Amino acid sequence: MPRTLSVASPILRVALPSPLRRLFDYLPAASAPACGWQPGVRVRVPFGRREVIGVVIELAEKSELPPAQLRAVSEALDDASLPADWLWLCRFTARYYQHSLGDTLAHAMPARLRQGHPMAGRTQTLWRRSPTAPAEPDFGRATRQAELWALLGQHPHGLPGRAISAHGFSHDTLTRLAQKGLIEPHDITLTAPASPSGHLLATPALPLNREQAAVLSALHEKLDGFHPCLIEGVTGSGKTEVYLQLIEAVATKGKQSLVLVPEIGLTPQTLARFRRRFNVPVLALHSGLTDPERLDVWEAAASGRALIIIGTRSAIFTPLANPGAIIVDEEHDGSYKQQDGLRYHARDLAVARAHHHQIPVVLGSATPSLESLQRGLDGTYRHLHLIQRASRHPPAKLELTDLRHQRRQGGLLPSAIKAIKHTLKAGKQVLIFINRRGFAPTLACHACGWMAECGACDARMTLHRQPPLLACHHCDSRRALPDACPDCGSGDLRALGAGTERTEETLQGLFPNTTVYRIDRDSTRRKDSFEQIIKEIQRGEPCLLVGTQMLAKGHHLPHVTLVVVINADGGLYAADFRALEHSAQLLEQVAGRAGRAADPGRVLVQTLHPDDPHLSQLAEHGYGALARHLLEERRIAQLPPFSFMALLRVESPQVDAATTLAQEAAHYLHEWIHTQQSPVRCLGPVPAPMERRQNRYHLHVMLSAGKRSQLHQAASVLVQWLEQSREARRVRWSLDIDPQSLT
DNA sequence: AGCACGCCGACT
DNA sequence: GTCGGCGTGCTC
Repeated sequence: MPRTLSVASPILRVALPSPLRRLFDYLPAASAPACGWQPGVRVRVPFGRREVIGVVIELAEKSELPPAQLRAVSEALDDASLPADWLWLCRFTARYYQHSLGDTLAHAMPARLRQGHPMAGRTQTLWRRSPTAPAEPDFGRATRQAELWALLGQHPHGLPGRAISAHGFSHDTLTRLAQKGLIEPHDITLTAPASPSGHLLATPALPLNREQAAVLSALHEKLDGFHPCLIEGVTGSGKTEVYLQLIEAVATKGKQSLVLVPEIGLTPQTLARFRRRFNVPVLALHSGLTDPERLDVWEAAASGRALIIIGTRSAIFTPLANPGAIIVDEEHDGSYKQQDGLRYHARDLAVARAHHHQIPVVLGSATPSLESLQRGLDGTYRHLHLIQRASRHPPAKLELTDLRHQRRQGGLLPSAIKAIKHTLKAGKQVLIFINRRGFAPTLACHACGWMAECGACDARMTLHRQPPLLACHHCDSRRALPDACPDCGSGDLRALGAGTERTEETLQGLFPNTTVYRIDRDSTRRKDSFEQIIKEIQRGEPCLLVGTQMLAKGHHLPHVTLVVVINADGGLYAADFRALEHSAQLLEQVAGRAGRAADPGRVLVQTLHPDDPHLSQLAEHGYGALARHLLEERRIAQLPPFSFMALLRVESPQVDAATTLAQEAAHYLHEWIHTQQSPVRCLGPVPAPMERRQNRYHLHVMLSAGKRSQLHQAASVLVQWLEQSREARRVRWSLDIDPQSLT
C-alpha cells in the first residue's frame, strides 16, 4: 500500500464573533495561507445563512461532529497569523472574564480587520496635479477649483481626499478638476514611519528633584523581568516626567512602551508634551481616529516600528512586537473598567500582560485604588512615593464646613461666598465643584409634595433650564415643564436643590462683573469646546468655574487658589462598599486643583456630616491615611481586596422573568456549592439599586470567595448553566468579574 | 448576536 | 387574501 499523506486534513477550530462561548469546527479551504494553517489565522467562514470573519484558535485531528456537518472555510484572509502576544491576551481576557472568545477577539481587533479588510500593504489615494496639465489653466469663474489647484501646487506629492475636505473643498470641486484631466489620483503604499534617526529626544528631559530621581533610578534597576510597581504620588509631584524618562530608557533599548491614560486624560496638551519630547512618533489611540488610522497604529505597534503608544482603556489590546514597559496613569480611574459587554479592567489586564511579557508595569496615582494600594503595602508591588509638590506648597487641607441649619444660595454657604469674593478680589480663580448637572435635582409641588418622576426608571427627573425641560439622567426620556402640578393642579412648583446650572446662575447674580464658566457634559457637548474653555481659563483672568467631575481630573489650573465643594456627602453612607473610596478619591483630586502654582490654596468642603470620622480623617490626614484605614475595614469585613467578587446581573422588561431566572441561578449555585463543599458564598438575588431602569427590571446575584481560583470555578459553572438554560435565553444577563460598581 | 421559521391580527 | 408582530431554535 502506498504511503499517503496520512495526516488527514486537519480540523480548524475557529472563534466566531458571537456570544456563544465555544469554537466551531471547519474544514480547511482549498488554498492554505502562506504560513500554513495555524492558530491566529483570520478566516472568512460560512455560518448559518451568512458569512462571518473568525480566527483559527486550534488545529484538531478530528471533530466531535459527524464529518457531514462540517463546512469548509471560505478563505484565509492573511498570509500570517495575528500577533501571538495579542492572541494570548485575548484568550486570557476571555477566560478571566468568562466571555466568548470570538466576541473578545472581535472587540480587541481594529474594525477594519473585524470587517475582513486585508492586514498589510495598506494603500492610500492621493490627489495631485496631472503631469499633462497646463502650468496655468484658465478656471474662469470656477474660483474654488482655482483655489484647490493652488493648494495642490503646494503639495507636489499629493493630498488624501480627507485632507482636501478638511481644507473646506467639496467632493464636487475635486471631481470637476479630475474630469477636466487637471488632477489625478495615485495610490501609494503606506510605509513605516521613519525609524529613529540620530537622537531619541527632540527636547531635553527636565531636571528631576531628588525624589523623582530616586523613583526613576529604582525603575531603571528593574527594566528586565516582571516588576509591578505602584507610584503613589501627590498631585503635582511630577509623575509624568518620571514616565517620560522611563519611556526614554525603554526606547533607548529599542523596546516599546504602552501608556494607558483615563478617558479624560488624553488631552491635546498631554499628547503634545509626549510628542515634543521624542524624536520618534508617539502613536495615540483616541476616539477621533478613523478606522484606517486605527489599523495603521495597530500595524505599527505589531511590527515594532512604533516605540511609544498612548491610549485609553481599549489601547491595552494593542499588539506589541517588542514590549518594554506598560504604564497605567491614574490607575484608580473608573474609566479603565468597561461597564458593558466585555467587562474588562484595563489596569488589571496591563498587569497580567506585563507578567506574560516579563516586563515592568508602572501604576501611578495620587489616590491609588485600594486594590493596588494593598498590593503596594503587602509587597506584591514595589511601592514608590512622590510626596514633594513642584509648587513647594503642601497640598491644601480640606476645611469642612457645616451645612446644617444654614441658609444657602445656589448651594453655597455665606462663608463660601465670602471666600469666593475674597479670592476674586485677589485676582485669582475659584473652582466650585458640584456633582450634579442640570438646574436642580428635581421639581416639586409645594402644595401637595408631588415630585417629577421618570416614567421608565425609579428616579426623579432633573430640572434643566438650558433648554427648559425635565430630563431623566438614567434613560433618554425628557418632558416639557408642567405649568401646574399634575396631581393637585397647584401652580406652586419649585426647583429642589442645586445643580451646575443653578449654581452658575446664582454666582452670576452675585458677581455680575466676573465671568462664570460652567463645565459639565451639557455645556461641553461640542467636541473642542472643553479644550477652548480650559485654554481661556489658563490665561489667568479672575473667574469662577462651576463644574462636575470633568473639572476635577487632571487639568492644570494654575490660577485656581480656592476650591469649594458644594456637597461632600454623596459617598458617605451609600450602600455600595466602594462608594467611600471613590468619593474620597474624587475629593482629593478636586482638592488637588487648588494652589498648583505659586500660591497656596484653600479647599472648602460643605457637608451635612462634619463629624463623620472618614471625612474628618480625609480632611486631617489626606487620602493616603484614609485609604489605609479603609483597607483595615475591608480586611475585617472580608471585602475586596481581601476577597474576590463576581456579580450576576439579570434584566428584563418583565419582573417575574428576571426574578425567576435570578432565583434559579442562585438556587443552582447553592446546590453546587453544597455538593462541591465549595467555600464560595452566594448572595441574593436582590433587586439592583434603582431596580427599574428604562422600563427594565434589574436583579443581582453576588458571588464572593477568599481565593480567586474558587470564585473562578463557581463563575465558570454558573455561566455554563446559564448558557444552556432556556429561561436564560429570554432575559438579558451578564456576569461581571471584579465589579467596580454595584449599580 | 443574527437570521430564519412559524403561527396569529389589521390592512390594500 | 397578504404584511408583519416577536416567540423559538440554530449556527461547525
